[in-house]
Amino acid sequence: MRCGGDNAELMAAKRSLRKLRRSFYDRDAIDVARELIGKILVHRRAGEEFRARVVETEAYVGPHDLACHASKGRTGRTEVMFGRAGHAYVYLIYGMYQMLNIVTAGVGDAQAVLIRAAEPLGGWESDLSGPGKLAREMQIGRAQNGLDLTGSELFLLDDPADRPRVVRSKRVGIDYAGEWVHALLRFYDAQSASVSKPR
DNA sequence: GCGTCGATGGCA
DNA sequence: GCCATCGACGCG
Repeated sequence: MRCGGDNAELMAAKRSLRKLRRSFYDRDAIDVARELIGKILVHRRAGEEFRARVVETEAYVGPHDLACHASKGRTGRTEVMFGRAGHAYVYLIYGMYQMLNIVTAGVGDAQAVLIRAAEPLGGWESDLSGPGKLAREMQIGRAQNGLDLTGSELFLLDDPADRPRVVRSKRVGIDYAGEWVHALLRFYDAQSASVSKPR
């Protein structure tokens, strides 16, 4: 992995980045989903570090939300969603793609935020415009399920200088979810070219 | 540029 | 028998 060098501006920017704490995640998914836009996702693994700026998320707001996996009850797969905020919920879909989610809200309150797209940072080129591609390219999978995001392997950073214009829309790929299809629970950076389609 | 379709495996 | 997806294919 490439590491910046001695550019003064870059060093100053890096110094102001702060890891998101438990309190950031311990809120309703809808608030966390909106505020995650512009945050920096970091995955350290096997001597490599992947960084990317989050540009698209979706909120899954609890058991009453028919698109939320928790609406099917507490199962082996969804167990982490019912646990403490600030942990990774990663699952396999369509037999070949892994989805990275962030558990939010209190214990027993099963809410989560799906990370759908990001822009690679740090001289690393990759297409992260979709949840399956993002997880694959950042080498995030079920091995990372349950990881504590206040730790040092998988976490998010706040860049105080990054103030994106965030817009809302319907969530993608949940046509089975009845009236919840229409809920505006998807958030994305209006300026980003890395947002997954459709707009 | 669109719509349609198949891959592929864990889970309920 | 579903899927919080993606990429390949066929149109005309």
